[in-house]
Amino acid sequence: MTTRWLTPEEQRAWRAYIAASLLLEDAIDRQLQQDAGMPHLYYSILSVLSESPERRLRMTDLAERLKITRSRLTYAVTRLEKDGMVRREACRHDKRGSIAALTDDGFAVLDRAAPGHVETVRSFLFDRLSKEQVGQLEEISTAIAQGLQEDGTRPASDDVPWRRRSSTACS
Amino acid sequence: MTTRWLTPEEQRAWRAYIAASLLLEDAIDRQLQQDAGMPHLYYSILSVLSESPERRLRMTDLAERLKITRSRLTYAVTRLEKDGMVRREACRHDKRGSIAALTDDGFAVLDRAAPGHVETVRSFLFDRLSKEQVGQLEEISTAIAQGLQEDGTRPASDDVPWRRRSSTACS
DNA sequence: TAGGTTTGTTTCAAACTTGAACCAAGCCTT
DNA sequence: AAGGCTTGGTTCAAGTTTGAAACAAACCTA
Repeated sequence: MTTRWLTPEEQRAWRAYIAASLLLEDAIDRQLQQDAGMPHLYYSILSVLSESPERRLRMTDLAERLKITRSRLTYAVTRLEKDGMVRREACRHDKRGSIAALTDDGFAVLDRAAPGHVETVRSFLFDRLSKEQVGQLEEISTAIAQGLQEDGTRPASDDVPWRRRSSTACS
Repeated sequence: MTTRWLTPEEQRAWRAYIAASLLLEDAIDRQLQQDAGMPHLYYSILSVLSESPERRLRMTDLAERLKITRSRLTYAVTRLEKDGMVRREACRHDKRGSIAALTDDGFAVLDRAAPGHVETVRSFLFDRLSKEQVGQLEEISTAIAQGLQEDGTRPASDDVPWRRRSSTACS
């Protein structure tokens, strides 16, 4: 079967997307490294934990939410634990399980860093987009993410499904 | 000044975007690692070189095109050179300069890998989007990238204009 | 209920990235 | 034409990511 090459429009979109995502992640990483001493992913871990029931989550659930591998998460949490932002706890119901819990220190750091982070996201992303574009971005992103999660996904965990709670920090 | 927190719409868009970009880069990296033995960035280096005059480009120009640091590029090119995909050449006009040139082997690898790569991009991205959405994605991405490049607040420095003069691949 | 499979997590080595420090060559200015 | 700044590129150490392998606990199923 012959390759369906990208059309010029697709090629432009693809290149623009690659450039934008690289630059944006870079800018955000730099800002957070500067102001919170950690890269974006690590901040996101704190953020997700802060919004979870009792500010704690099982490793697998956390990895699933963040769309990263368990291995990567293990490394990150180990660092965050060393820094006192997170504490590991045993899981009563399942002795294999490990739970990551946000410490008060971790929460404080998150709290302090959140405004700067939001400001960065805003100034580099949302300030550049119209209201319609924000909607479009969500739809596009959702479509892509959905497609990518359809088949190879990990088994769904039994407890703690998606639950929204109010919080100041965005991941 | 009080923080301008993200609206619910913005928060949804931001989270969807983060998830999508992580998953997409991941999928593409995995496919290319599998089929071409290199991550996406490395493939992109070959790709950019292949489209450049005489299939060669100065390191700085290459880094600029790819939106990555010189340091990162140096490492990548060193690996690619070790693998015989790229050759470093001296620059006549500027003895500081170093030129990365795509080898025939490198071109061959690119050629073999391209169809699979395009198919992956297509199936995970463009097959999920309408024609309008492709256009929207380009506009959104361009807006973001532009903002990030024009903004002087980025590379650790003070005065260097982000836009660099490009030197034609000399020689 | 023993044995095999699956699931949750960590470990390990190799690969990659980061940012600052460095070096050499070009570009002033005087 | 010397001193001093800037630019192009690499190097180095520390940090991060990857993927496969290792482990242990839970879950079958005969």
